Amino acid sequence: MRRARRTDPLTGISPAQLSALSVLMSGPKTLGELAAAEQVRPPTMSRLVSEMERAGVARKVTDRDDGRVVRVHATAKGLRALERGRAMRIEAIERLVADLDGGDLGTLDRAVAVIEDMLGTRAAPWRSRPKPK
Amino acid sequence: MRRARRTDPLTGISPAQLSALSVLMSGPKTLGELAAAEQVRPPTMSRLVSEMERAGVARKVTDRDDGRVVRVHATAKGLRALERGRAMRIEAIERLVADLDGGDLGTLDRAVAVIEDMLGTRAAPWRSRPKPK
DNA sequence: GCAATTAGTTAGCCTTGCTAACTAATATCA
DNA sequence: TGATATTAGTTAGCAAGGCTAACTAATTGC
Repeated sequence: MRRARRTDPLTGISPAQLSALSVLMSGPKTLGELAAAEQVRPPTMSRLVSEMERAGVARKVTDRDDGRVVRVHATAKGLRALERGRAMRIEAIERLVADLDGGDLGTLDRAVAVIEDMLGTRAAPWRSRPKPK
Repeated sequence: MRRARRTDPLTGISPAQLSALSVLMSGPKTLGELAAAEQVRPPTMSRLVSEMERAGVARKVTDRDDGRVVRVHATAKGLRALERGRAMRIEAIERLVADLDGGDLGTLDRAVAVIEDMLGTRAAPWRSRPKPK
């Protein structure tokens, strides 16, 4: 992913924004939840979300019942950008793993499962799973 | 490593500096070599090395035969700091993997070997290898 | 010996992290 | 009920660590 990330700027959206968008893919989040999910402090996320709103990839909506909370939504444009970024990441990774044999792929797949379990995350929504064929 | 990195500041040396130091552990490198090894542009490494010299963890030596090239050496202080950082990273990772069983550890070890081979790197000098017991 | 190339540096910008201090809204409780 | 706490987010300002463009100095080559 460190290598794949270098290709992201082509979408015109920064890596941090794409990462936050990927969290919003599963539905709106409050700013604080988003900061926690991205392991970042609230001020950092506040600024990032403001930039995302200016870029048209996210929307801030103040909660009706509690005027303090801000709910962040991804826009259609944001989801499209995410999809483009995702496609580029997947392509980059596919090029990397293209020459591996089935055994090595199986090893990587099992290792990913071990790590997800270890960290208690299932944090990557773009994670490719073995497709039932 | 992303999580482990957060504990590094305790050494008083930045993550980028520790990473560069780890490359120097195997001997002096020219500034350009160091930049390439760290996948960074020369100006970035130039500034980083200057800061490292100010911090007393590295030394710049101009080549006698070619006055353009600068050779970067780690100092004893730098190596000690690296060692402390390494110990903290290893501890952090050990805490993470502490609850895994032997099979899962084997899976991770095989996956690391697959990835090293795939990327053509053996880039982590602090990499723990199965010890002949 | 002059032009081209090469290694590094300087200047200036951007992104993305942080803390401290603030505002506004809600919750608590005497 | 009204003063005080707490909570969610924002603003301001700083630092690290990336980048490109443009420069200097040294070496190479014709």
